[in-house]
Amino acid sequence: MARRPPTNPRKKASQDRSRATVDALVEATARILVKEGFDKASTNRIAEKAGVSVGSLYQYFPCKEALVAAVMERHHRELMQVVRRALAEVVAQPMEQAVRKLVAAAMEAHRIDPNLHRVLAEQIPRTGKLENVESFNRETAGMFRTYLESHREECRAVNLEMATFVCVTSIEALTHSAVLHHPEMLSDAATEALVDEATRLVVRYLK
Amino acid sequence: MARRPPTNPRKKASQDRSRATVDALVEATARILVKEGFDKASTNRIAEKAGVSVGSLYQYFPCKEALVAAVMERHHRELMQVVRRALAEVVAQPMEQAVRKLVAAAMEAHRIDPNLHRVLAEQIPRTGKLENVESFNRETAGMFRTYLESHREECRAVNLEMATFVCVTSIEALTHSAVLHHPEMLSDAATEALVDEATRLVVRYLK
Amino acid sequence: MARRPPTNPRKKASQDRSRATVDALVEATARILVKEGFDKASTNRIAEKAGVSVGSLYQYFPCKEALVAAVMERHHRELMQVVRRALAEVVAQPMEQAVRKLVAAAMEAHRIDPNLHRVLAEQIPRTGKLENVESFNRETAGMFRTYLESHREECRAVNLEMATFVCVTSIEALTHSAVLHHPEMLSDAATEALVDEATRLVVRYLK
Amino acid sequence: MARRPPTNPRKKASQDRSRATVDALVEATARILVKEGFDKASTNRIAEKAGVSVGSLYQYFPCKEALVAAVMERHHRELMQVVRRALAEVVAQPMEQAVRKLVAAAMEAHRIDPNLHRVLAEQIPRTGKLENVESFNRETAGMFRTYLESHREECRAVNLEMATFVCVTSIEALTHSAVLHHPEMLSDAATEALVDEATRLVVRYLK
DNA sequence: TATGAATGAGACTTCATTCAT
DNA sequence: TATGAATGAAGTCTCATTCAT
Repeated sequence: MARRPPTNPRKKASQDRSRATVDALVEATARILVKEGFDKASTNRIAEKAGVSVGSLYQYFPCKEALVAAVMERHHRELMQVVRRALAEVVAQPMEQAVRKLVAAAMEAHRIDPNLHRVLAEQIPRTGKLENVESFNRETAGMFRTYLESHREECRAVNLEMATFVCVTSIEALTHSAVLHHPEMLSDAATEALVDEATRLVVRYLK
Repeated sequence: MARRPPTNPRKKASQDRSRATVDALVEATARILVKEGFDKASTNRIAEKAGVSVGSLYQYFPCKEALVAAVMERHHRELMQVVRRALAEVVAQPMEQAVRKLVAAAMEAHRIDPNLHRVLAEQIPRTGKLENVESFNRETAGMFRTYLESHREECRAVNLEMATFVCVTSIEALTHSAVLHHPEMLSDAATEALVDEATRLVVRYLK
Repeated sequence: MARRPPTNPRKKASQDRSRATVDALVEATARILVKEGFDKASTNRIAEKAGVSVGSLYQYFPCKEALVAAVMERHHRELMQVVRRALAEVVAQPMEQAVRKLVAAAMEAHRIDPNLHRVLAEQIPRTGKLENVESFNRETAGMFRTYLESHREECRAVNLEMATFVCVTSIEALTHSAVLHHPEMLSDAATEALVDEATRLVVRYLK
Repeated sequence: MARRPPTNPRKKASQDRSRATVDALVEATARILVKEGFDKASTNRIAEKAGVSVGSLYQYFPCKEALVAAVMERHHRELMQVVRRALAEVVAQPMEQAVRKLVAAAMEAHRIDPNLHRVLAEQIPRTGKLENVESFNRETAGMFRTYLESHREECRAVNLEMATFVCVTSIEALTHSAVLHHPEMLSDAATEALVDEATRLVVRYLK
């Protein structure tokens, strides 16, 4: 946005290096969280795994929490990509088709990195800035509500806020629980069945 | 059974004392978890808040986790009482009435001690004791499934396992989320509306 | 020594009981020391194993150290019995025969309770009153010296103090090390060979 | 080998610092063991005395035992230097001369740091690290045995294993006991007398 | 800017000893 | 006199963070 000298190799190199360091740290954090859990994810360990010194870690992240937050952010960005793409795709589709697509997208999102998802959901102390599960849910809810608004004619008269809450919460819970706690639901057939059921749940509720 | 020798003062006194100490510790743990979170719940702090010495804490609990586990157990016992009572009451009732009652019971259960529930739900898996949550869910699911089995004629043909999963997961998620993340849904009117919606969601799904 | 009422059943009973309790505590301490080592021998554990309460333990022993001291004393009393008996037996015997007997007695003494002996020798922090290995050695040395004095004609001219030191120290070290660190020397044949060698060592030194 | 790049300041500086820290810790441990005994040698106290933080202590030593083990190793290295040098010197000498030298070396070794030696001998087995003592003894015994083998013609026919055990155990016990328990034997004259006696003991035994 | 040694508060846990009953 | 619940100082070890090089 601001004008940057198109080439400033030194600076660029150093920016690239910074970027690479940051990425390595975030990735190392994610991998340690998954493989060993939050309690084993010490800053020294993270730095070591990322191949940098603790000192460097603190050059890029003010505290441990910031690292974990970065991991969550990255993960949520990936989730949201899937969800947003799905919502964009279905915006003009009739309800049944749309809901089915959205449920499938929710499954897909949860399967991006289920183990990381589980750790983030289960092990991270939700203090301070780590509350952005909320924001993720809020954004999803907002988009879903927009869909409902523009398809109001397919629904019974209904409190939109409430309907959004019911649908989004249910879809999230079903797909989350299926992916994280019911490995038997991850076969193609079982997944398809689950999508059928969740779709039926939501569609019949809305109609 | 009724008449016990009215004085066994030594043993009795000491039993009472022990019991009081244990209760104080569990209660202190719960209160600290709620007010300050898992990370602040150190054994010294718990003992202090309970008004006993750390030594006493370790006389009754082998480690910190055992204390948290005791809190969970107590909380789950209370939840289960509500849930069990509701299911017993509902066993012979038609589906709509039954589901409404069960949803209401789920709300009631979550309102027993919402803040404790939140901490236990969000921060406790870190102790690896989430089996308790699991077992709680399994028991609830089992009972719900039993209800469905005996009311099969009110349902469409359906995979019982799947139907149970969908209903229990949805009800739990909706009531949990409402109580913990949507204070605006805790007014009587809003709660009633939510119960209506959740009931509709489940009943229409099942029929 | 002092005149005691020949029968005072109450007192007697209680004295017997006291005695039994003390014995039980000392025995429990010894057994725990052997089976689990000094660090595991907590006063609560000892009391429990002895079948009394900690409170009672402290009625008979002012501190943990006193208990361990009692164990050592008892063990040393047993050792000394063997050593004293042997010395009494050899007092009039010629040197070779006498030394052989004394070495054998030293072996016998170390075999009374080798594991306890090992713990007492290796694991007990030698602070304060627990230094009575020394006194044990001093007493043994005194008696051996007496023997040498009365058999001076069988020896070369020699500093008696020094000769006693050399002989007693060597015999103790050889038998101690054999019993505790060289299990292969505990067969009858090996023991006999060791006794032969130790006897030769001492006798040729003295002559 | 000789010429190293004279400046590798970063690494070198930090290596020196590390090394200094480690040395300070080992030295502090030794000094506390000597002056206050094993039980007072807490990690905090050691760190304090070494002028570093506990954290640093645990950067270099994984647990308290490792510190004590390092002290033992250092002490044993010093002992072994003396013993090895003496044995090397003596390898071609006739028995009487050789044994005298070895006894004197044993005295010298025990006098390096007698108080430390006492603590290590008396209190350390508690750490289960007495293998070090064992290995020290084994090495000494092995070397002595080698000497005996190559001087077999000066000995009576004898079981070499047994003879080694008898000689090494006796010399060790006599010098150990003299240095640690008999301060009156530390004058030059008394020491000389003791060496005479120990030499006589061993030589007459072997011949 | 990078390094990694150093820091030190604070967590968990044990156990000799006391004292109300 | 016996009991055993309670005490709390003290010990071991961890880890987020800092700072000299």
